[in-house]
Amino acid sequence: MQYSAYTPRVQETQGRRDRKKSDTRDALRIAALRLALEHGYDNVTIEAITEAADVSVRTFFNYFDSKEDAVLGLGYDGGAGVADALAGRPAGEAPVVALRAAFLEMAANLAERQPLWGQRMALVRANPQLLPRLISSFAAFERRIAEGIAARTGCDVETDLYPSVVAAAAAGAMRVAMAQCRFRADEVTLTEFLSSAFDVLVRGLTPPEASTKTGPTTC
Amino acid sequence: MQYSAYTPRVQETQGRRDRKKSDTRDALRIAALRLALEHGYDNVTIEAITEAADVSVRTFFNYFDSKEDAVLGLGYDGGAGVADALAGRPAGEAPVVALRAAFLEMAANLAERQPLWGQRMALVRANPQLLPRLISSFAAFERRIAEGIAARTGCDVETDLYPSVVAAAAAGAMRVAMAQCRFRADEVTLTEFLSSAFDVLVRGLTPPEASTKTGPTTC
DNA sequence: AACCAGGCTGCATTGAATGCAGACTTGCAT
DNA sequence: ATGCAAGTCTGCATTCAATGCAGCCTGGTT
Repeated sequence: MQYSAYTPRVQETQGRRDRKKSDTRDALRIAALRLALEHGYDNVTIEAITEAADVSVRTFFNYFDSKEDAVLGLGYDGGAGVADALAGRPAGEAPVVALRAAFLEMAANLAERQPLWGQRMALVRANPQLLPRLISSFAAFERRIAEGIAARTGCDVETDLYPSVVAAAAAGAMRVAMAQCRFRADEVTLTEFLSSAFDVLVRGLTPPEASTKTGPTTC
Repeated sequence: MQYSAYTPRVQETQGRRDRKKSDTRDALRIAALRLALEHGYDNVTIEAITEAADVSVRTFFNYFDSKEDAVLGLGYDGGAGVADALAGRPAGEAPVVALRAAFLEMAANLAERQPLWGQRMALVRANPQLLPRLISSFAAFERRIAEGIAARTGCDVETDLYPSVVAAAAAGAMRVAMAQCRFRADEVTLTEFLSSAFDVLVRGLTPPEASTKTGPTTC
């Protein structure tokens, strides 16, 4: 057979091996997510996932450390988007303002960067047991943000508390926005919630109205 | 045997059954923590824990949902201390200032309320696999803080983002302080780290020095 | 004393997760 | 093309966490 003259696919940068690996990983992630959404997280065995992806059970564990990692699609960037966006903000901008802009930028690109994001959120809503792992996956995310803040303020991530505290607050704001988003509306409004949540940080955590008065305020 | 005339122990409010239950729970928690510290978390089977506590394996699962819950001592208050302390602060105080005071108060009482706290921190440091579960256990904690803030500002926890965002920021500050504490010193200095972390929040998340200047600052 | 609810236990089962060793595929150099 | 080396996939065996069930026993009640 003389197929050799053709270039069957655009080769990009990877070899066949890496391409297959990537395919297998995607197949497992997608199958895991789909099955978990259809039948419920604990009603799906790893065996079922591997059969859907047409690999052996043992292979599954070559790609993911646990079933949770597979359905949540973990083991990846972990907020590289926000970190890049943060690096792109002007140096003079106040840290929190820069963070706000970076997060909103990320939210805008979310759909294309993470096409499965909506489904994952739905899955977590339906299976709260997944929440711990999801939340803890934000740790790496927070770390990257802290590094970005440190670079921008000249602090040391290891010894100064400032970058880590700001990063934790920002990550918390995002988490809250996502939670609200889960209970209220669809993906489209994440930007709005995110914006509102960051307003609180930008305002310096002061109450919504009449911050100088003494009595409790209505929001 | 005529023990009936005596009152062998101060009875308080519980009957023998509840007392035994409490004892068993404590025995399991303590045994789990001790064994995990001695041999490493994954080198300790639930069977070993139950043998040390002298109950059956099946009984273990009547008290805890998982091995992690046992070693981390979960299934309890979840920040009742901070919530109470927060409720005790004057109403006119700014939310963040009140939170700061409440957290420091809790830290001061930590030793007596949670005598095993230091050991648990050491365990988590030695076994980072426990971190996810520990972090996620803060969720209930955060919720209570959010409710306290909501009550104090007249917001609604469900619909307003403010209480949740502030609670997330505060919980994050505590988490960061604990992490720093883990890597640097012993329990005694948690108060200091906590104080520094909350300074960042009280300051409105502005950088450590020269917040009005434009260039990056040294901390 | 007798009854009953609730806790403890053993047994069996499922399924996640890991180590190991052999077979196969891929990439590369000859 | 051919052979080699590295990396992958796979089956098998094993350990152990976790759950359901059914029976026994203990503590509290009348």
